[in-house]
Amino acid sequence: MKPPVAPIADQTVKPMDGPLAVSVCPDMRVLTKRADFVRCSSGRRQGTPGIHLQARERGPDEAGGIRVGFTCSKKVGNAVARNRAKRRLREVARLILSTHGRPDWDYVLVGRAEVTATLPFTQLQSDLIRALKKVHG
RNA sequence: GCGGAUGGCUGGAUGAUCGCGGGGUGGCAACGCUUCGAGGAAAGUCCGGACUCCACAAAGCACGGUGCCGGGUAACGCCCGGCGGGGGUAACCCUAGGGAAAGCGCCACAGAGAUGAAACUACCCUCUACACGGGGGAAAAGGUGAAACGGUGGGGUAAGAGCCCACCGCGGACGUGGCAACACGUACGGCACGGCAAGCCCCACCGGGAGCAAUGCCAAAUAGGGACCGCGUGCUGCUUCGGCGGCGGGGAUGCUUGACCCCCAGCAGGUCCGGGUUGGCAGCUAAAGGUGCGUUGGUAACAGCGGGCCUAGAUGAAUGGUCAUCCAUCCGAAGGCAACUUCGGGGGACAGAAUCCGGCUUACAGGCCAUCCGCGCAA
RNA sequence: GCGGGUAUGGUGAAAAGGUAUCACGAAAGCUUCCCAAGCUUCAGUUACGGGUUCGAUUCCCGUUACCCGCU
Repeated sequence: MKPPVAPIADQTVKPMDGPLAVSVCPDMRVLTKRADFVRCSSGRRQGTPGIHLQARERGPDEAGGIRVGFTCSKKVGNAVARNRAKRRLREVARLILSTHGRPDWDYVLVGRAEVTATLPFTQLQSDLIRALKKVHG
């Protein structure tokens, strides 16, 4: 993470915090601040069998691009189950969000106990697409 | 072959494709190339250290821990060897295992009686009124209990009793072996020694406190505050007027004494509250390193030497997603006496580094190896 | 991550080695024409597994769950 001192021509858009989530999609960033997660949790929500999605559209004064965060609480299971669920969520986000996500939105993907780590991967993908449609529309 | 005991190893493999974190390197940059990337328990955080900061002359007290003996180790509550006790036909396993004649305390209920001794039933003797009463003897039998004042057998006696004897047990003494725990032996004592110290305690030994969210640096931002505590403001000598010395006072992260040291008027210090930040870098991964090989010493743990191989460093936290084939394994169907073969389906133990290391404990599908014991069969 | 603590009926608490107690609540019954009040009854593997002890909620060890502090 670089300190925010790099010279940027357009000063109206502040540089974003957070590393690049996916190299092929340079506009996607990972949420790291607890405050961002809390704000998303009070935004639009959509539950599916495999994924629980929270999302919100940011204001114009905030940074651009797609931002995404991942949450797996202790309810999901032990450390192995949590890590596994988080990895699958990250993979789903990488494949789906670059085409179906909208810029200037924050997304938080929440893992669910048992199912997120065990469901077929194709179903996770379709779940996320359906949840995104509901949240956007 | 069956049933066990002990020690150790392993913990799916290969490939395709899309990705992730660290290091190196090229490039102004975008990015490219290259290399490395979870465990035996990474877990629980139960011990011991390293390291960092704070405190620290030392002693005593308190508190906590350890607890047969000897050794290993940086250290340990760990490991090795030995001893005592218990279990098993055996291999082997289990064992917080110092002190109960230093003291205090507890032992409910039941029972006559719970460590001071005592006597309910029953026993024996005796008195009389010859009894269901009185007096005495005795502590073997009954009963109670977790535990009943040595046990078994014989002698002895009115009945009995370590009253006497033998054996066992106990005790201190002596001798022998052993570094020691302890073992063996000898004669003696003659019951005087109940249990609990994971009750207080005694004895021996060990331990300063906090922890990588420690700690240090940089940047940014707000405030430049409030409350409380502490308060010694002293006497005196020398003086080059800067200070120095003596007495006295204050200051110690469990408490007390307290050497040395610091301070004694500077409005600084300490504590709490309030306010701001929740960034970056270092610490941060090669060390009492691990492992297997040879060799030397040692019964062993382990230690020394030589050379080989391996060793991740994230921070909303990388080490993965998807697919295919094989492998281990399970279920169903068909064929077959069976071994097994074919087809279809399920399905991969426990579990994820977070400062590091040595242990312990707990979890763990299945597979493999070595040594040993018992039984059966064969030779 | 590092450090510390707790666990007892449904809830909140006692018990200091010797039969698990109290309050509130729930349910059932008695009482009453009905309700309230009152009385009676009911329900515990003392979180789980071992050990010490004659005997453990209590003492010791391990496991699990929950809670708290530290940037």
